[in-house]
Amino acid sequence: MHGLVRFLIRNKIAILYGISLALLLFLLKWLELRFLIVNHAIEIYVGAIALLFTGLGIWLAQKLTRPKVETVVVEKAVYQPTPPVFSLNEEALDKTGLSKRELEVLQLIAEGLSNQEIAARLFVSLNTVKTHSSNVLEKLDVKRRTQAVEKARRLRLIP
Amino acid sequence: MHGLVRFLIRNKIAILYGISLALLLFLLKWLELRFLIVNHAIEIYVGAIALLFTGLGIWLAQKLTRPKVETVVVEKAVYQPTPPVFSLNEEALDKTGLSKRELEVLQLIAEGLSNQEIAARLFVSLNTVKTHSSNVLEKLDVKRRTQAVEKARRLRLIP
DNA sequence: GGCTAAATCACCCGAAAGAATGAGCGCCAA
DNA sequence: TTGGCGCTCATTCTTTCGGGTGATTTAGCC
Repeated sequence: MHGLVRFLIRNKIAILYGISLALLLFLLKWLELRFLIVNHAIEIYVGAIALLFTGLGIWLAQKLTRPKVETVVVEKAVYQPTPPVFSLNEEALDKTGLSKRELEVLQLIAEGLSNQEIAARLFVSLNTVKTHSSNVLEKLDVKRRTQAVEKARRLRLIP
Repeated sequence: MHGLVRFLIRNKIAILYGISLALLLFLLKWLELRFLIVNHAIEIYVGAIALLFTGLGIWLAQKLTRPKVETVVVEKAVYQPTPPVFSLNEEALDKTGLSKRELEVLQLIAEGLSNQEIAARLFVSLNTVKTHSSNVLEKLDVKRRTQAVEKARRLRLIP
């Protein structure tokens, strides 16, 4: 793909915002000519713009910022036959050649998350998760994620 | 403490914002009279206001959004000095209402088999397996087979 | 005999997963 | 500084899953 197109895609939110802003300014200018600017109505005009763009800013912030997360830990007793002292099998991990990120994805897969959910959790795109999960499947030499989980558990790569 | 004071404290951010906005508007009005509004400069003026209040909105959003409370259920192992061999949790099995066949399918799912492979293994049609697996997902109250496996393991329905 | 639950199978449709390929970017060691 | 590796993202296409609905058969039970 050409650099320009990629650039456009990468910055689509910013570009859309810019376009929206331009359109809004145009609209406001037009409205000003038609209705608003009767004598001494500029305060209303400015106030409206202020409110509008404050809202826009809030929306923008919502879109662009990562969600603040405050974790509340609730302990829940669950009875389990074996004390789950999990120790990662480094040897097996080496043998598979899984990278850190791939192991991370594998763990989330084992928790039953969908690719989409994993993407959200790791703040990456769905495509990236799919690439990682594909690599995991290949490196574990399996065909499905459920198999990957089963095998990883046997190899003690995950609890 | 008096109601009014409490109200003021509760809403201090909103009030501060209101005051700031009023001050800014006043300032802008004053600037307008002094410098900015020479002929045809209103576009610049409006643009500046737009940018300013967009920033203000972003800042406001940062301040006002309450962090998403994410409840993390930490499962504290209540240890049970029973053998490491698997014993099916009949009680949990009853509670889920899984039939014998459904449990069978669940076990094969946990082994990482596809529906097609399960069908071959059980000598039934693919559609039948899909029905069973659908029932399993519903009865375990999950959305994906990986989740079903994870939950079933926790409930000790499968090894 | 009628009722019920389980098991079987079918068809449709949308969502998710996976395979294959290409590519840009940052880092690090040779 | 170059080459490899890890991470990221995209596009296209195929397969698999999963939801919804309905139908038939069988076995057990009152």
